[in-house]
Amino acid sequence: MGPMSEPFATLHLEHSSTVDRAAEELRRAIFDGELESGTPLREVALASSLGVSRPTVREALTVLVAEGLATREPHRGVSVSAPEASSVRDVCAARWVLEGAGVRRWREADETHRQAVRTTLTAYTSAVRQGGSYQELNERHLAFHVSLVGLTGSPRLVAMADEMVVELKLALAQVERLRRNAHDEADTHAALVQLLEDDDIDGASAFLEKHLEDAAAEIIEALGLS
Amino acid sequence: MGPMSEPFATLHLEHSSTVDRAAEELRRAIFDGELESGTPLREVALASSLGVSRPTVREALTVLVAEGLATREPHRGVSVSAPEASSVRDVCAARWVLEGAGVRRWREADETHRQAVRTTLTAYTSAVRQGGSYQELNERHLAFHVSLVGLTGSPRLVAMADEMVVELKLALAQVERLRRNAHDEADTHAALVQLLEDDDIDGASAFLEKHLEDAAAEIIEALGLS
DNA sequence: CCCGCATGGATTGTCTGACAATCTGACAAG
DNA sequence: CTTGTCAGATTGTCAGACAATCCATGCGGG
Repeated sequence: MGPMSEPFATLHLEHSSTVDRAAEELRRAIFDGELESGTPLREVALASSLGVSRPTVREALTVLVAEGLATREPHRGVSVSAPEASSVRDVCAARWVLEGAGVRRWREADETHRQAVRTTLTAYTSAVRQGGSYQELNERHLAFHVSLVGLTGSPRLVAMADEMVVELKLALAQVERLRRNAHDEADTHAALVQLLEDDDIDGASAFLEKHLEDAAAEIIEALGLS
Repeated sequence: MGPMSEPFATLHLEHSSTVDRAAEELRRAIFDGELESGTPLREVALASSLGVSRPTVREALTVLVAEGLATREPHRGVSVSAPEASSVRDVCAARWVLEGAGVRRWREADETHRQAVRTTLTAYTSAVRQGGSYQELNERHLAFHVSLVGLTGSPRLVAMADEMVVELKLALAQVERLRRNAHDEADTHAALVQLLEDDDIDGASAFLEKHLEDAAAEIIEALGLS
């Protein structure tokens, strides 16, 4: 196992199965708002639409269900998950735990991870300035939040943050199906990072907590849920 | 929606599909150490063993993969996941974030959740005293830790803690396949709860952090991983 | 008119059988 | 020692089928 043992370590070939592509297409359709929440995902219809067999569709659906994007009820089929007020509140509360943990570790965190936060912030702000699509803006916005979790240095926490972000994207897809504009919160986030750069961890922490609470309330209101 | 609107709220009928039962049986076999980590899970062999068809096995396997209990490599099949040192360390670090968040909220938490912590502790200690099987002891031990996350009041954080506990149970199943005795850590946990009852949140927090670090080191060493 | 019940269509859950694509391992050739 | 080739095993995907279950509609009785 010398230094030359794996000269092609960076190479990586995508092994995309039909199931993966089907699941990806469904994800896209959901996030793009083409599939309203609650829409039943009929297996035969999807099979003929996607040009694949029913077992393949079933597997793709089980993947979506595992991700929380869809819900399966026995003998009643799979349908696009419907965001509830309590879910949104809970997701934001949970995000506060994860992202707060990251923020509190700002000083101890790897420089790599701190840099990642700056990078995602830049990506977000520049996307805002260039007037990206609302999907893109959401994507970058949420990527920034996940990068905060990255400060903990724990891949699993990041994975969990990702899972929860999926639920938020689902909810946001419903919001934007109605009003097709994403919030410009670039300044807010820049302020948060500035607090971190100034080593005001508690300030940043409190700032973040308020930001997440506001976000939850806003989404719930936009969805018209109690 | 009066007070009598749902008189049978506690009733719940198991809608167990064949896939669910197959997945459950596989889970049991893994946690009981019957399936060593790395063991390939051949579809045809499982199908004939379980007395179900191959598609059913495939679906059960996709469920296990989604849970992280097994790993799928394209065209090479599914095999029982192998715990790595870095994974164990990461899981414990992530648990520290989740459980620590719960512990810090001890005062603000719902009395229900505080009570749940006491209950799971009692269940653990009494199981220890009555000399339960090592599977049962682990189960209760980990249930206690999850109940700490419950103090946050966030179902999602609890769900995530559960997911991570699954990984630990997988690792512990490997450990116990060798030495079949679970640690008696009832006293340790009782001490932790006592600190909480005494309102020494910081003490409890530090205590928990150390406990989790020790646990990680111990598991890694028991697994013989670097 | 409203309520309980049967009937039929639609959909899912599961099985059987099949075939192509791909991986593994061994063996021969350079 | 590396490369080419081949057979066997396994997975990925498909087609077709059937029973079980759910839904809605309509019918008869109170």
